[in-house]
Amino acid sequence: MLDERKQRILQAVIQDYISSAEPVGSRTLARKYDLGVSPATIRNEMADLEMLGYLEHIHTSSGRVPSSKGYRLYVDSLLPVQPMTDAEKAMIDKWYKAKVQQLDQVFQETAKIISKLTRNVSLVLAPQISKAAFRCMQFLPLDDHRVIAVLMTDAGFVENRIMEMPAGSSFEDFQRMAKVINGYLAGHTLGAIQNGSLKQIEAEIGDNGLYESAMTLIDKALNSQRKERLYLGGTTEMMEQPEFHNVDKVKELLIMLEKDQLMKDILKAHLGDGLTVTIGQENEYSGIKDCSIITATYHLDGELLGSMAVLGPTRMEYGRTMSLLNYMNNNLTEVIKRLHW
Amino acid sequence: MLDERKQRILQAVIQDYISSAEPVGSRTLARKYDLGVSPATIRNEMADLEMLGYLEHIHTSSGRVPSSKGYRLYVDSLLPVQPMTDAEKAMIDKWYKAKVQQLDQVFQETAKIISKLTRNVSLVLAPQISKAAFRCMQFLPLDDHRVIAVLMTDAGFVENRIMEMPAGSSFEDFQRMAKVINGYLAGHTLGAIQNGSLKQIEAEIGDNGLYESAMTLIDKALNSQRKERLYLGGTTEMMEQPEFHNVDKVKELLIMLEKDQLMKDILKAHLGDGLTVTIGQENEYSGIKDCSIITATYHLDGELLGSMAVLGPTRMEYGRTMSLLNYMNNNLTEVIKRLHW
DNA sequence: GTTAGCACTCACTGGATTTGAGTGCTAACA
DNA sequence: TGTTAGCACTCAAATCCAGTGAGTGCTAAC
Repeated sequence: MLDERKQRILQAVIQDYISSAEPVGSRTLARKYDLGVSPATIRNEMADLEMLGYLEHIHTSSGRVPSSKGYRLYVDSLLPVQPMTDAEKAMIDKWYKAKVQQLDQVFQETAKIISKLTRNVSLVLAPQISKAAFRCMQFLPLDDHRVIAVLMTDAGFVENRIMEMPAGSSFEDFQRMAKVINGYLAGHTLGAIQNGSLKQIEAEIGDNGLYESAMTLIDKALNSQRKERLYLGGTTEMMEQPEFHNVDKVKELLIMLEKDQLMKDILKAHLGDGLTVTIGQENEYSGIKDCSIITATYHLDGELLGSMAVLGPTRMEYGRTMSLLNYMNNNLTEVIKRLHW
Repeated sequence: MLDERKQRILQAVIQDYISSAEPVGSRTLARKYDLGVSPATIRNEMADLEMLGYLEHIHTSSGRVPSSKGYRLYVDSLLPVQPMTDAEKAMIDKWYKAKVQQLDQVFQETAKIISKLTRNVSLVLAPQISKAAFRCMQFLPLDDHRVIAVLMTDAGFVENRIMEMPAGSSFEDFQRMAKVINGYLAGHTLGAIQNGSLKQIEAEIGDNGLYESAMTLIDKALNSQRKERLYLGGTTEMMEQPEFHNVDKVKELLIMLEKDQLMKDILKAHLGDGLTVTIGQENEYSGIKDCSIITATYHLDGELLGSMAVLGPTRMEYGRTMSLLNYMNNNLTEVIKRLHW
């Protein structure tokens, strides 16, 4: 374990680097922080910290920069608390009130707020609907050969889909089928539906091509329902970070962010773990070995809902960002409740 | 009017600049293009072209660059035809077949194809639904105090919206109302609905708070339907252009592209004009005074549908891009027909 | 009217030099 | 024994200084 003084020096180095983005040297440190020792001593300590792997040297001379390991220690035990200011909280509140009327706006605006306050990329993974309960399904006639299937959940999600009518079937067949399906499935979670009770429906509907195509449809609908949606924010804000002052890097990152499934996987990797921080080389994906990701999972009535994250350079304001995500977490739950319960 | 030789020289300058992105001088021109005169003569001609405002000089010495006026003349009368290759056409066809199943995917994928082939930003403005015909509207019960309204058009669009039931009303009231509404409105365009026949419905429904809230709903639904959607592509591709090799410029443009309404206005400015080209300073918006925009309007059965555009540096392959937009235009109509008629 | 020739401009390149922030090491000090 | 002052050293970045080359404009000859 590092002694008191080394910890304070490491902390100072990291804080200075986070705010200045410049490698930090012993003299600056002695001048700006009240460490009570001379630059020479700080130099010795920094040399030790480098030996131990907490700091790095780009080249001899010219200051030190924290390593992933350094940031890790900082985040785990040296992090000063940086609660949100009342002004920030008020601003967030106002934002939600002004911009959010419908459920899907909550997530988009949450992403925007986060990126606005952190000047980094933000990601919000919207609920996996499969946990919500099925309310009912209805069919509506569209024309001679097509119907519209409408699926509802008690969380207030509604999804529709156009469906071809199999030859020889009539709209009445669909209505009959809706009754059967609703009878069996109402109130069940989509997850449960996928796994059981379909057999019984098959038995009851029996005959013709109707069952086949209805099941294909439900299957498709459930699968599309179950896919979480990812909302993205801050792609322009991130360009203010000196780390992204070159176009190739920006391009690389934007291409990665466009890969919806990849980003979802990254977020889902930490689902349910509360507030997690993944620093630099700890990241699995090679494109972001010099970035950090902070994720937070949000819940509702004890039910897992989704997660949000901030992605930025390792030189990130961890304390502030973590407080923010924490606050947004609780806030999001509130806002959703206000909208739909 | 410019004489033959001046035209050929201007054409050569522009073509060379478009492919090299470097200011072009008389010697290079004489070497690369078969103009039949010496560099000195070309120099004299270029000096004339500069006097006339077709070329520009960054500073004495170091070649010339086309001005907006130069590009304008080029586009209007010097443009060599550059038809699409069969390989490109095949690629587009394959792409659509592989990626497009539902209507909204058409527009997104169209934008992607365009930006992939031009390495520039592409915009696709999706249909204004108000031109489509209303098919029917249905209500479905959600819970004690809410219903779901589902609105269908014959173009295959379905939209739904959750609606609070006014106190004292029952679901049967809604069903009755649906009958009335469908009776009056089926087959009419949304535009027509907005303007007429609402009075009659009011008269027929008469009483309680139901009419008020139903109309608010329809109004809202129609308005949300009538908003065109804008699909964007190529934000990463554009970064390959040397003009966007600095982050501040990229940021500025991305911020502009995020302003949905602004971009729609830009596209709508040329709606119905066929293929239009707006070059550099001809642009109204200050952020893109060094960009050009090519727009194309697509139709269906003589009915105006929407438009698409390419936004890139003034140094853009006008000929190729115009052929592409033209082709995509026809193609889009085909693909939509295949999907929904 | 066209072209060769020439002086001139100016961005860009690459080597040399200076500057400054930083280090490591050593010796002196408390 | 831990701390500090001092000093030599390093290295990136800035500055300077030709030299180069692509380009121009002008003039005189063809």
